[in-house]
Amino acid sequence: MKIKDIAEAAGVSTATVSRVLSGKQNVRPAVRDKVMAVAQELNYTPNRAARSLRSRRSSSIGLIVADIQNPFFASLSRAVEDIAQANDYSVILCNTDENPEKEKMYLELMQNENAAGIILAPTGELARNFPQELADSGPMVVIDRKVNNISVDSVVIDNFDAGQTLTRHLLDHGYRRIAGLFGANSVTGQERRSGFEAALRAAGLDLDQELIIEIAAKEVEGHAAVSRLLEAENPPEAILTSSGLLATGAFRAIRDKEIAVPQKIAFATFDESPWTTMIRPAITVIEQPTYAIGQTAGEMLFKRIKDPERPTRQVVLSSKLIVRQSCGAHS
Amino acid sequence: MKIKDIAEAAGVSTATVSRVLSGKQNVRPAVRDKVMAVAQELNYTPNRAARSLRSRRSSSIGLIVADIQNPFFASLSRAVEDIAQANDYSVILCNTDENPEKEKMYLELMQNENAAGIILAPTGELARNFPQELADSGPMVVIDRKVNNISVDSVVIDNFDAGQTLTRHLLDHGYRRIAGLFGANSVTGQERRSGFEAALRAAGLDLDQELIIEIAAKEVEGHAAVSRLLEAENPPEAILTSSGLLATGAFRAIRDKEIAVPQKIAFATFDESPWTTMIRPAITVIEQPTYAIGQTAGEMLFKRIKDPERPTRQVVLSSKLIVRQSCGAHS
DNA sequence: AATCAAAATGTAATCGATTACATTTTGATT
DNA sequence: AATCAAAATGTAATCGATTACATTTTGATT
Repeated sequence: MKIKDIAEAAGVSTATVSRVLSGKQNVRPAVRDKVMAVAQELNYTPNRAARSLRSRRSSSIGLIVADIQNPFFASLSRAVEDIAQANDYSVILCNTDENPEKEKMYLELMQNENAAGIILAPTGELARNFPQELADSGPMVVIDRKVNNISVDSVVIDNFDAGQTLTRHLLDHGYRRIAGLFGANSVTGQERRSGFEAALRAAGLDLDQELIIEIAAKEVEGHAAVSRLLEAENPPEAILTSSGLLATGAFRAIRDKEIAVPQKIAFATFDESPWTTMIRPAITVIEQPTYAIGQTAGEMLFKRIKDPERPTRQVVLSSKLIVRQSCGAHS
Repeated sequence: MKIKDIAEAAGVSTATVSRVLSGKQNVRPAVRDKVMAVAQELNYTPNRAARSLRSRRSSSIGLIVADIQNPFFASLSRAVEDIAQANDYSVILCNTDENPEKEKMYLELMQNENAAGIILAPTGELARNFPQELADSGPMVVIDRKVNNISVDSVVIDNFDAGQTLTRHLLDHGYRRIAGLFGANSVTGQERRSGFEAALRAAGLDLDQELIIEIAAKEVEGHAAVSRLLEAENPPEAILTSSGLLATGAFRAIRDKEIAVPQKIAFATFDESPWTTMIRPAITVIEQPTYAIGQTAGEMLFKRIKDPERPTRQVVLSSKLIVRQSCGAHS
């Protein structure tokens, strides 16, 4: 079933059929209706490869994230797919594992696919050194990680603010020796660390480098770091982690040593996950608007596809402090 | 940069370039090397739309699941993407939300994309009434849900066995009044229920229909059902749930009423998730080999793509009972 | 009715690969 | 050296849509 069949059945040329089906102007209503009816009747569906080849733009968008197994990206991906589907586009999923080479490979793949656009959570390396020409190579929305001095659409959260807010919450409950675990390779982690440090300084505290820990954002690393902290001669009064995976490792280390939370040590983290509400005490967290990030990025991408000339914009979404019992708050 | 450019630069025809690049036989090594070198030098990458259009097969595979936000599917998707990438294919992600209409729409989309193959977690409705012609429409691997009497590749787990094993574990710890919560619309849930019932019967117990609960596999449903059970005049001694979402709801209901686990009520469930190990007592679970399911399905799909004539097979992977403290076991 | 710009429609080229078929080359055998 | 099947390579058609350009139709204006 191809456009030529429709054309013959409707008694018009393939060009007219194409115009009708792609919603172009300049077709008489009678012709339009006839073609539509025939297409419907013959159950026509377009061949996407042919369309893509000729028009030099496919109806796929690329979604490049670190790892779909991370609930943050899973939720975001779901939002992107919902938006894509509403626009009759499909989503090609790519996992970089924070590996710049895989990222490069996928970006090239998107070129070969003539992807209509890309939603990209860049690796730390790329985010720090983002070429303008990549941003200009086609419709693209950068998510999660800020890229500086580059004109590109992006959706991020207020990491600095959130880091500050979460730290201030701990300070407000009287904790002074607060350890912070941050993802070393991510721009996001660094911004959160800045917020953390700003809050401590604003409270008139000196920064203790022993308590500012930068590690790969992995569960084992979080576990190892917190195990070390707890065995130190002067352990911290509170621990803050900048990502869900670090939190899982960190909290397991606390559990392993059977240290009472919040009595002996307070705990707070970025990223909501099922366990933070299931355990007792429930964990105080900064919740990121994961679905909204994906949704916003998807919407921005389609606006960009429709209008490549529109000015680029950076959207900063707010995250939310959810106070529970792990820092000693009563609620 | 297209094949014609390579052909001119290497002094051969486009046909020869195509043969070299697609690894066909019947090219002299000298010519092959020359073409390869030129392609490398010009940094050639193939246009996938053109390839797909002519060869009537794209280098994308479709992955159709209920919801990528479900960790089971996220992990599985990751495996599929890893395998696809190793084979130089890309993955198109589709979420059906268990909605047969969305599923149909995506299956049609895969046709229009000329997808090289499909990995499909069918909705309950489709699984119960799977047309042979769909199975024959192209390379396809069905996952998670068994489809009966149809010749199609599939990867499932031993749901009946697992249901029986988990129930037997509860029986072995002396529980007799055991409630079971099962997903009503899934083949999977029904098989697990059968295992549950078989174990009870084998122990010489009568089935109490009040304690066999079939509901939509959603957190709220699990919460409501367990709340009701706990308020009954004769509450169960143990609760078993057949999916991660039901478990979360069910366990929240137990928490809400502050009932001691396992002293007042024992608890066990299908599906490992972070909270089942983070809470105290940790939860006894049946862990599904999620990554292995995706990996196996991916490998089977590529074998099928390479050899459409190979006999179909059903692979049953084993799930694993992980004993923790929520049923009173000491370990 | 003639005129003519705008609207509608058609013809044929095109996107970049693969592949059917044709032709040339190779190399073993006589 | 002649023969000839097999191997290597080339030519040109093809996949199914979009689109540049050409042509025809429409309908307002004179």
